[in-house]
Amino acid sequence: MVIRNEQILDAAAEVLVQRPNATLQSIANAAGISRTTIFHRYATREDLLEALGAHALQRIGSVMQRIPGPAPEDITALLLDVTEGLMPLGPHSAFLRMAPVGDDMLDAHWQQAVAPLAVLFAAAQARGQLRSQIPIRWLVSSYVSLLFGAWDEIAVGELGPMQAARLVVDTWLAGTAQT
Amino acid sequence: MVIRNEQILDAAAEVLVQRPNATLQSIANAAGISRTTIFHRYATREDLLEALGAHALQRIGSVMQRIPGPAPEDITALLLDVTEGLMPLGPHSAFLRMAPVGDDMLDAHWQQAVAPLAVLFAAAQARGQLRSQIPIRWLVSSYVSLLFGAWDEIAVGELGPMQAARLVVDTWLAGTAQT
DNA sequence: GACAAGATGAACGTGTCTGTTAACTTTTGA
DNA sequence: TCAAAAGTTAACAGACACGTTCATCTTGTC
Repeated sequence: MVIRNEQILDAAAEVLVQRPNATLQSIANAAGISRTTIFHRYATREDLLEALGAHALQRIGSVMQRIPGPAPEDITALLLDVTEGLMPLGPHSAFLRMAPVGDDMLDAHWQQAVAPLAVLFAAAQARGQLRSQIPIRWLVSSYVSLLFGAWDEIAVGELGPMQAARLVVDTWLAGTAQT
Repeated sequence: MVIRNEQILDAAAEVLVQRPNATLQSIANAAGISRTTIFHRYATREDLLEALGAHALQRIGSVMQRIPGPAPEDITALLLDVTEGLMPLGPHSAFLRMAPVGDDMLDAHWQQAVAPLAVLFAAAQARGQLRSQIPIRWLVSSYVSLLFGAWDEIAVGELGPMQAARLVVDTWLAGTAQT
């Protein structure tokens, strides 16, 4: 049986959401492989975790790449498209929430992954499409926060991916208040 | 030296944000006490974590208690007041983000802590102050997500508590788009 | 000052996880 | 079909954290 790295990483992501300090044994079990096979690919546990973080953020980053360089007139449709693309990544990426706040290793990958988003928001803000008093950092941070929240609701089975994506975009752009 | 339980719990909260599987030794160090003293109060590590979760959510719950039974005309001021009250709890509560998604033990405490919020939102929605298409569960969940995001930004030093509180309430109620 | 409660430090057994090694089996592909 | 590559099982040593015990030292109170 040929074992792909993704098989290991996906299992690790799945298990680590439920227990941040899960055993390599339990990860191997979830992947349906033996524990020693993990060591064939990753010399140490930390190597695995590092690859896991990088992989997850790369998947997120590749969805963000849908954002074109010049900001379009209507960011709602674009943001909805991107958010819908991100929803299926929940099971692979939700574990990122467990990461320590000030982790240097992951911060660089985060920066890179959400860079297109930051560029989009900055451009939209410059155009007057987003309120100018809001720090760009918070624009990104609040969106990501809602993203994690949506992943949770999907994981619990309270929302479908499409509904969740719409709620994220609606909430983030227009808020919850009745206009 | 008389050692209070809060001293241990606060140190644990502080350390566990940075490392979810931090040692009892490191918690003791952060609390400035000896490791064995922890065992005087909490028989096992899990007992400590359980008490920690309950304590943090109790603090959150007590701030939520500021919400009066009958919903006021203007929820903006109330929500801002509550949010400002929650901001200082970041260092004590941010570790809750590390908790597994489906933890039964914590879920009950969460439900209890945010109950007043859910009641407020439901009443506000019934009055037409919040958009009616949004599930109440998402109203609560999105607010809590933004709360965690704000705690992060404060911890990193990018926002002050007051500014963060205003951003949370503004974003949640009115969104980020220019009207 | 004396007593009791509580905190400390050291030491120890225990269990568990990591990472390594080696012999064996299965899969791949030439 | 045969050989190389890759996966599995089993066993092992080392490290580390948990939880316990005990003798000693502080602290608070009468």
